Amino acid sequence: MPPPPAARAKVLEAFATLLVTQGERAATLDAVAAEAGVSKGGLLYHFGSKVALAEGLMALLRELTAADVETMRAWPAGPVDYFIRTSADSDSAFELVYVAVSRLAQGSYPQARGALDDAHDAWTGAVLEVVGDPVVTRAIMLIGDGLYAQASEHFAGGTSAASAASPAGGSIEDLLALIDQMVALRAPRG
Amino acid sequence: MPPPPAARAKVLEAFATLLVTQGERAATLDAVAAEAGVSKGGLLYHFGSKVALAEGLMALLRELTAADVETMRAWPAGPVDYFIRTSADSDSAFELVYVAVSRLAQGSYPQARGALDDAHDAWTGAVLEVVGDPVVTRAIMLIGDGLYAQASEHFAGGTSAASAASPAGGSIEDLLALIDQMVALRAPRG
DNA sequence: GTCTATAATCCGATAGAC
DNA sequence: GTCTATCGGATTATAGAC
Repeated sequence: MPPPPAARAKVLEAFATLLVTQGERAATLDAVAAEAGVSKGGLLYHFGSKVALAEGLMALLRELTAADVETMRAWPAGPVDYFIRTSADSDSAFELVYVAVSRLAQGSYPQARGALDDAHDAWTGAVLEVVGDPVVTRAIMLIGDGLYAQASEHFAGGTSAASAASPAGGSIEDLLALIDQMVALRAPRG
Repeated sequence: MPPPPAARAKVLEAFATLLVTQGERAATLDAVAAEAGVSKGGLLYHFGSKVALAEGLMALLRELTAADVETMRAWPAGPVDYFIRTSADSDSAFELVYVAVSRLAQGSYPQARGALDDAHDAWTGAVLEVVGDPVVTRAIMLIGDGLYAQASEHFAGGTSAASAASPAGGSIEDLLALIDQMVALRAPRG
């Protein structure tokens, strides 16, 4: 296939950025066009309607998820290490798109839930394979979800004033060490 | 003080309901008035502007938080049990308002973040007191945040089709048992 | 206190020039 | 492919009757 026009990608990134930093309400076609550096007419050439724009972002998430799950399964330190680290990382393109689509799901695009659930199920499967215990797996997934929620909050607000590191103490390394202990607790022959 | 007009409370509840089930975009003054069973003019008598309406909801969260933290500290089975159970419960009035304000924070009302952080800090303090270890405390808070995120998803969508219980297995009781083990791990003299 | 207009602005989408 | 101009409908807010 021919190289997709760069404008399309720029528009999707602008849409995701606005959704995450300023919310659904602020992500208007005018604002997205301005953020992407094109006119509203130019935007509407690539995405014929706002619904099409939202669907384009969901499709992008599905693409990125496939790549993310591959990386997760091949990660040297294991899928749990990968999942927890990336959940806490608010700088990656994947995180931006994932949180943006979750904003769509909270709003007027219930179909977005499907793309999010598929990603979540794939992660859960990979974690369950190495952890064994389903309750420990659920705890790990919930911790990751919590980190995602925190990361998305720090995204928002625009000023990104590095808000107070973590209310209760501990680095990501500390958290990973605790999770290792938790895993050992339920799967003693690890 | 004289009993506050019932209409005020109905309007705030309608606003919170729409924010949580349909998102920021759908929570227009028209829609809120219809949901509350009043006219737009009637709504604007109690809350002179949309910003005032949002501030009213934040103030309500602060009131409810104070009561919630008291209940949490007096909870027979302890603050951790209370926090995890209520995080998973999507039926309480408090949960509705908490999630609604988090939608405001993600949108055009960064001040909402303050009310949310205050609630979170109060919970964290109560958990840290009984758990001792800051890393375990953080893990517990993150699990609760994850449960909140899940509960808020089930709120949305309108149809509330009871979506698949939990991808990775385990009831709330299982989760609480695991957390107890985790606490014992780091505070052997508990 | 609550309502019915109505004004002013904003948003999504179309038409058509270049 | 990208732009400007513009229409119709939605959204916030005001004015004033009851």
